[in-house]
Amino acid sequence: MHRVAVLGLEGVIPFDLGIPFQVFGDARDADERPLYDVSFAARRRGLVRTSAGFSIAAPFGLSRLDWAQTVVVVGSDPPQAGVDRQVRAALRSAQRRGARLASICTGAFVLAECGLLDDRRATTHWRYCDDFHERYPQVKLDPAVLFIEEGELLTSAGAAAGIDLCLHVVSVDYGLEVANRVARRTVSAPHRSGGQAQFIETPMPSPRLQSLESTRGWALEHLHEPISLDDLARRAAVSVRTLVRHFRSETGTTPLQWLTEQRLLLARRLLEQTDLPVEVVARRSGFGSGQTLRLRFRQALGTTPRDYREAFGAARAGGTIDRGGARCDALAG
DNA sequence: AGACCAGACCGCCAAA
DNA sequence: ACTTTGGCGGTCTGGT
Repeated sequence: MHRVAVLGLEGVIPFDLGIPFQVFGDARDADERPLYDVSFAARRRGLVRTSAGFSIAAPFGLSRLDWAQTVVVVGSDPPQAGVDRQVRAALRSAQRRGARLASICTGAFVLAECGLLDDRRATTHWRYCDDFHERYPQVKLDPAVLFIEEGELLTSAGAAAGIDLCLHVVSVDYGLEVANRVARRTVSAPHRSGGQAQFIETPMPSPRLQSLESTRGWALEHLHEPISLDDLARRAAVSVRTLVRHFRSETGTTPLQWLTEQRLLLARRLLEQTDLPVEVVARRSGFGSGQTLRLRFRQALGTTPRDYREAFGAARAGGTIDRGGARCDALAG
């Protein structure tokens, strides 16, 4: 089992605190055996006051961090700007021995305070981005994304973006299939693309702003063929300029970036669930060649398609499982 | 690894 | 007056 310590300091946000327990706790293998051992650690064992006013009993103190392979620092409200020596030492030593460090919401303040984010890309809740940047100008803050993975350091935006981060971690550790099962159990989106910009600008997207939804749906059905901006614009019956503009306001990203993301998800699914050669997987998921797929794979997941399949592909007795028409919505289940 | 080229992206502006 | 659209062109990016 992968060992996870969840660190919650003074004023911890209960919503955020629950996320890693819910997501990692729900991750099971095919035989329903839990895949993560998750612990709540605080500055010291005992009661921690939450941002909601009530207190929660932490069964562990900072020493629990030594035990963990992954440490998730949960946000506090207001953010924990000052971090005492022990917390700093515990996090630094976790990093030194190669543990994975992640933050949810304003947990990034704690990591930044320890100097762990210097010269790295990171994100935090959009409401605190100005404050964060002022305090930690040496951190390359990106306010526009749901989460960022920089090697063994991951940071996520506010609250629910923590779910995206944790699901991503599960998918890296145990494959998409497992992550999707968790998403289904927790009834959350298996993979939300686009940044937090979409929530900043339109907290509840008006129906009108969903106008490209069917166009995206069409694209998901045709990932295996080349899709140009012209194609999408024609589909949406607008100019390319307007398409790009709307696309950004709805998803927080550009059409090509979004397509690449979706194609990678499809490729991962094909690698996990079929025996198709990598070259064929590349074509089926709309990458022009195996080389392109390999490049994207390395950029996004830091591994190769072959190794990915090795790690997560089910060895199936019946031979190739080929569902033919590549449909990305199958990712949801 | 690097070069090349088509296509993607986006600021700007005028028109609707 | 204000919002939305679409075209132009310069720069950037991704795929080969």
